Amino acid sequence: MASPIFTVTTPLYYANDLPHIGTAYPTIAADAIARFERLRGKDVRFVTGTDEHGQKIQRTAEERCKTPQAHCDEMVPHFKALWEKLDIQYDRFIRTTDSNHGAIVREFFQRVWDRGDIYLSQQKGWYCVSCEEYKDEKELLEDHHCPIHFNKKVELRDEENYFFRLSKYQGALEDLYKNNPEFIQPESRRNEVLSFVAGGLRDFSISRVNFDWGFPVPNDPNHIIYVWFDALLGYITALLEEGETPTLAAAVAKHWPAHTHIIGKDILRFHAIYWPAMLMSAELALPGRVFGHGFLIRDGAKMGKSSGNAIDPNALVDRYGVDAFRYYFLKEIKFGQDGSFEETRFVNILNADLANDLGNLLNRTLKMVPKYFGADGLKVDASAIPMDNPMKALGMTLGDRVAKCYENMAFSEACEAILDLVRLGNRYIDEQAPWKLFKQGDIDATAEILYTVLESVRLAAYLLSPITPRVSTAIYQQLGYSVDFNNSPLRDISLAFQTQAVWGTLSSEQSLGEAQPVFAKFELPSV
RNA sequence: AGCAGUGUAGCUCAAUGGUUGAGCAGCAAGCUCAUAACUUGAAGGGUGUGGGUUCAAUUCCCACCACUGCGACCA
Repeated sequence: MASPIFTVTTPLYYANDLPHIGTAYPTIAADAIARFERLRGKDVRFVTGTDEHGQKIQRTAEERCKTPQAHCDEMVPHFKALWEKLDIQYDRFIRTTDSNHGAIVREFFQRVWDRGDIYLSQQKGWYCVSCEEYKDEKELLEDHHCPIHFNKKVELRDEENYFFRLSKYQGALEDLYKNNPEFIQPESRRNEVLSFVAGGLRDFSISRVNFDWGFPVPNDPNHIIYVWFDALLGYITALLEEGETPTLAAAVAKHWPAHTHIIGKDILRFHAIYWPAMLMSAELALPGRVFGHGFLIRDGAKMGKSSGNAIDPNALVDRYGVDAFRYYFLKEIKFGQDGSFEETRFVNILNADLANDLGNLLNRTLKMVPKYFGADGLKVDASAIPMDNPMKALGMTLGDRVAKCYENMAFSEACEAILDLVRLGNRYIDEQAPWKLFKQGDIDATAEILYTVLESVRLAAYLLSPITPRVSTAIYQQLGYSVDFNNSPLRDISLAFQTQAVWGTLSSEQSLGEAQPVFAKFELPSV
């Protein structure tokens, strides 16, 4: 029987520049949800990649005295290297310059054309090449500088463009939003789109002239297809199998529509308005939801090159490790809201949650086992532990609750729910004081307490594994498993959610490993 | 034009028409199985400002201020 499909995408990052923390953030979120759905046995396509066309890239390449293709070829390895460094397990890396993408774009364009949704008209206005968008004059800064790229001047354009009849889909889009309230998330983003659409949609231009880095419009090669029109289709091209003839029918046959598009709030309009309208025009299925995440803020400003306050993700990972990086951004920032990075906070949170609470709970408990029970290990029947055991009671419902959190992209709440169990573990072990019971000769009670805590740590590690695969692996290995959350076959039955997300799975038959700290504490940064 | 959101403990956030809660940080005590860890306790907030409704508002209403987002002013 075929597994249910789950397709999730990150934005296709613009290959104008090197990847940075703002590209890493949605990518780890996508990776976490992809890993989670794989654990549940879904047939996952996790799509990421690069958007490589457009005048901006052409100019950047010219400045660097390179061809656009050579420029992009240089950028792409940096993305792939960062993803590898961050343990990102993507299934597809689409480049919009991939050889099969052109065929998909042309076929799509033709379909929309045949639908009568494309026409030629005049476009006049101020164009920001960095945004690849027309701007209204009054939103510009002094001397015609773009408000977003304040070091760049906009350019006056007066040219023929092909237009897409977006206005025709106003009603259909409004129905879409009304009938699928979850289509745009979070709620605040949805409201923005609703009010924007309510203001009336205008057709938008989908071609440009006077440069050539992109796909020519079929039958009018003086025009280049607008970079956004091209890039969005990358989500579909990405689903083609290796060597498969590039047709829309083939691409969407199995893994389309995407369940979730993860995007930055800055590209919401393209994904929540233009994209579904384009798909409607081409009579293709619509994605399930568009989730707009927030920006990372530092010192009150959006992190970015232009503000000079960006954090280099490579340096952060080198210093603190992958899991710390992933955990901080997914746990400390509610997905969908803006979030800040402060190194002191980063260190405090990681030390408190992963080293002190989780890691130390495993360590303190596991060390008692050989000390009290020697090589025999614990002989405990989990099902015999009473339901009113507080850890068991909480653990029994945790898997389902955490699953809901992941489904809702509520990574922070997922972590909190898991930590509740961990914190209860520390309280429980203090209250029960197995070290005293052992000295009093109450061996059975001691074993039961230790098992209860170890099993809870296992469950926590399992549920955390989409976020902290390395720490979870270390915990599992100390508990006697041979799994590696980074290398297991994607649907290794031994890791299946149905068994592993349930409290009481740890077998007393398996021999436990030696206790070693699974997460070393960090030093606070010197001020 | 405007529309929307936010404003609660040092920090990040939660909650409710009726003595504000959590995590982190800081303070004190306890414990010893543990990664100087954990547990407990105290401390810390008249919930942006000013009005109003109500027996009672942080929670509802109005105005204002600050910040954020979307949008408009332009052509």
